[in-house]
Amino acid sequence: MAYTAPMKWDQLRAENCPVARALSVVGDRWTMLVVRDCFLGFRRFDEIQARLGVTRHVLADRLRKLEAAGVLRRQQYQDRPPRFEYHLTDAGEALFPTLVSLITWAEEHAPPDEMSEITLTSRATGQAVDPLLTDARDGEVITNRTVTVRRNRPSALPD
Amino acid sequence: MAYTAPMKWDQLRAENCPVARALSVVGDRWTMLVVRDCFLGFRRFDEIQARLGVTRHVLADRLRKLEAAGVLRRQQYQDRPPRFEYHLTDAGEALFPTLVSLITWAEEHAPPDEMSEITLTSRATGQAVDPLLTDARDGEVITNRTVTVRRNRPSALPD
DNA sequence: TTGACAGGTTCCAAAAGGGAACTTACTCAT
DNA sequence: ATGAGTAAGTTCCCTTTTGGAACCTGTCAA
Repeated sequence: MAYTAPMKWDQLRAENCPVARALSVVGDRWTMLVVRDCFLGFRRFDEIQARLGVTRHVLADRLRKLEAAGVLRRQQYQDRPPRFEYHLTDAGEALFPTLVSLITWAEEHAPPDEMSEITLTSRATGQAVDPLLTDARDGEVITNRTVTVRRNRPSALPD
Repeated sequence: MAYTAPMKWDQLRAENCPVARALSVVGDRWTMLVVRDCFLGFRRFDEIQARLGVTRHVLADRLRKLEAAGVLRRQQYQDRPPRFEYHLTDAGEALFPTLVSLITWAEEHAPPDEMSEITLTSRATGQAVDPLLTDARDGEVITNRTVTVRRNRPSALPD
């Protein structure tokens, strides 16, 4: 057969598709929730574990992987015994738009029973913000109507 | 103990946090890749299965869940034998900014070995677009420097 | 009647995840 | 000095999910 080799999950990172590469880092069940907590200012193991309800084993694994991916930085805050906090790196902070997109989508299309737990607020004005994805060059709104996702190299598969 | 009950993954949807609710739908290993393929115009079971390399069993499960979540619509394109295509609903198309955010992040922070497989192109101008998250009200750029993620109701946990 | 196509389902083995207890290395109150 | 508390993991065992491959069903074309 002529199609590209099937992707194994742990090989996604080597893929050419940027979506696959991003998901190889943050596409896991718990990972974006860990990142969310870091943006909220929770940085310690026990704190995050208690908030998420994830098992300690899995959390330790996810924190290791996020550190290896350059999203989190492990920072010692105490010497004896050595204790660590997890801080977002620049790459981690760059995930903010992704988090905002998820929040925006959920508020619109996966509504909660009660009031949301999180609000996005402008630091400058104190007002709630209304996130919109635009083209930096001309300010045009980006939707799947205005922008095409184009494959650079056509797949060997039939369309 | 005073902290909120641990989240079980299949109960995330009932959570107040919009991030958790969004991830209960698209936070799975394969789900956003299925959505990506739908944006790329791949709509059929075998086609998506061959492209992703996911097992048929898991793909059938994910398509069912995406349909149940209102992200995809199952559309019959042939009577005998009955055959179906999966189309994005409005809620599914609303995931476009999330997909774009993931692409943008990966291009910057999880670079590929070779050229990316996907490019975002303006339908109007044919040029590549440069996605930027802004506030619809005043056009200000949204980053974690300009916007705060604020918990509406403080957690019972210590800060 | 044999093969191809399309969209699944079924089966088994392997991997990942959940739950709880245990470990290590301190500090502080009794 | 003894015991409880804190913080960050690790270890163990059992259940759930996933991967891989084969099988099933309905139809058409050779």
